[in-house]
Amino acid sequence: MAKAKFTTSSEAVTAILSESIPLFAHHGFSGVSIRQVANAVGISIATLYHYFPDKKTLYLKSIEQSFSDKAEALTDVKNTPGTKEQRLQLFILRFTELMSSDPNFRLLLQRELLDADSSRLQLLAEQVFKEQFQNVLNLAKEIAPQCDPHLMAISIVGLILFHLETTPIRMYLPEGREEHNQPEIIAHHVYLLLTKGLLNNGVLTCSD
Amino acid sequence: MAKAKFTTSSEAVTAILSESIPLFAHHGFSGVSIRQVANAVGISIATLYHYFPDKKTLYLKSIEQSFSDKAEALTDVKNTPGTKEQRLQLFILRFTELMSSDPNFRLLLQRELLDADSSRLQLLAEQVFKEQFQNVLNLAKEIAPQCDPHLMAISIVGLILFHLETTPIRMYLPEGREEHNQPEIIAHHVYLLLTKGLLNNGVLTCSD
DNA sequence: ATCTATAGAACAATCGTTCTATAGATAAAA
DNA sequence: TTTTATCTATAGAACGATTGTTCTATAGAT
Repeated sequence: MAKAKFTTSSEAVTAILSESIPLFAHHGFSGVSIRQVANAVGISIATLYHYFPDKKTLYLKSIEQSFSDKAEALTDVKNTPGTKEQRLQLFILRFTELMSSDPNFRLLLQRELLDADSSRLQLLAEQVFKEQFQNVLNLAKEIAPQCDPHLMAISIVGLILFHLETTPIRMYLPEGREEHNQPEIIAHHVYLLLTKGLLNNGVLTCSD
Repeated sequence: MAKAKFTTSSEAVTAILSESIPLFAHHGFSGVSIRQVANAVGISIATLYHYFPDKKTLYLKSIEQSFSDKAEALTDVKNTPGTKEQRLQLFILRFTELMSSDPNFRLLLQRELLDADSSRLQLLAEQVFKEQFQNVLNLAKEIAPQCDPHLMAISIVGLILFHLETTPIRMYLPEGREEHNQPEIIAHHVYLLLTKGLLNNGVLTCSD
């Protein structure tokens, strides 16, 4: 082959996806051109088209790749021994760290929530998020059986995600401090808020 | 003038913005072309350029227009008589209804959080959100003085926004129901969660 | 007569995509 | 083993369409 850049075909695919994922995450589907991706990888447009039939497929494969294996870090939480409070705390910490450690994943997820049509949302929900959401649902049922589990699960996940989503604007908002972006601090805050709420009459404090 | 479409110059600007706002909200900056906007308004590209110097300005003016006057619906909350719990409840309800009633505003806001560079985020924070965020901050300080007010304010806002953000995918997730999208139900859930938390030992219920 | 508001046409640049060619690896045939 | 044919991976060039933008012209108001 002509100046073989990669030793394997799948190696080429991996190299392309590792460049396309951050590009799509930061600029969105229509904000990234095929040429940008090809340039980032260091290959020609034609070579890129040799591995992916079109831009839409490249985007979908990027999402697929970025979303894969994200569940593993969370599945063992439900089998961890301890009280339900401890398991909630562990889940919150794991989820916060997971989302903090892979910004591209979170960005792509939130872009999909904005851009995807209902058929793709259905696909994402049923084939990507279903199992993990069920775990959060079970946790919510166990911890707050008197509440609507679906609303509760969304709240738990949303609390964490919004803190990460607002990270770049936080320092410009009143009383925003650098430490507010640390995963451990966010997780701790979310855990206390969820378990004790706002109005605890001064008996319990959020600085426990 | 040639077949004068609008009686006033500002009327033309208003007509253009009323088409560009939903387009940018749904497809983002790079997902919308000048021609799309012009077609939607029913004018030529040249006419559009007569009122806006370039695409970026049109986008920024769209955001400006969509974000203006959003504060009004919330400012009176802090002057409303009643307990702090009542004021929190009122704020949550007002904010949820505000965000539900104007989907374009919420979509543009969340796109800005994803796309804007730090200088524009600073501008948004200091010139658009500062005052309202301060109100939430004061509410948080009053209700939960032992907590970090900034983290608390972000949590309050984030809880509401994430419920709205996930509306389109909700019905595809386990136990998702249509009623979960009603502003009143979301607001009620958020209020109970914030005030009482998850672990209330069965004494308090989320179905109060 | 000047100015404002409009549109049509065209600009260069970039878009996603395809075509053609070739260097080198692999397999088949001699 | 050598030769020949086929296949894979690559790139350059070009395609028509669309992009943001500008130029030129003109109808009507001031």
